[in-house]
Amino acid sequence: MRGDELTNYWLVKSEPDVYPFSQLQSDGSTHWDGVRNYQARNFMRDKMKLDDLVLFYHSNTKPPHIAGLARVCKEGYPDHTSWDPKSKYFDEKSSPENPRWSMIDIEPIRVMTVVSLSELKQNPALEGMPLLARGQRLSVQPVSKPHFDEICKMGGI
DNA sequence: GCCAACGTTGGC
DNA sequence: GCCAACGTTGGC
Repeated sequence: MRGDELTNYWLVKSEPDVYPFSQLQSDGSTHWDGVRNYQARNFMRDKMKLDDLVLFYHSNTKPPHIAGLARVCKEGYPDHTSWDPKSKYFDEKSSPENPRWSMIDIEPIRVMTVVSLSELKQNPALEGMPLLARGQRLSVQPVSKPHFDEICKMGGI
């Protein structure tokens, strides 16, 4: 991992029933497709850079938790599922000529010791982390370096 | 399964 | 431009 001052840190959410970290490990890398939220899209399209580090969060599971560490292996480009009528992510307002949605590719770095949401909430060093704010649902979000380092420590890496 | 929080849509 | 209605997210 690069981990220098140019690195940005992120968190992405995935439901383990849909796409768990173990699947990313067996796939080797994946398109982070299907994100249909403008704020999340803007992060992927404009901000996420090659080798940025990404915490992989499992949502909608008991307990919700951080499962692994990944990196950006391809920077933002159009999400082709948005103009595929057969895709569940189809958006009639998107087209190859005028793509509305973006995605990145990520690849796994390593699995982490599971860090549950309640453990995150109990750690004072993580105060102010967007993930822990009430009612937030952003599926791609930035993480500060201090928060990122703390979570790596909690996850045994 | 419930429901609070949030984002989007569309009538006006 | 407002805002009610609706659909989705996601913890609990």
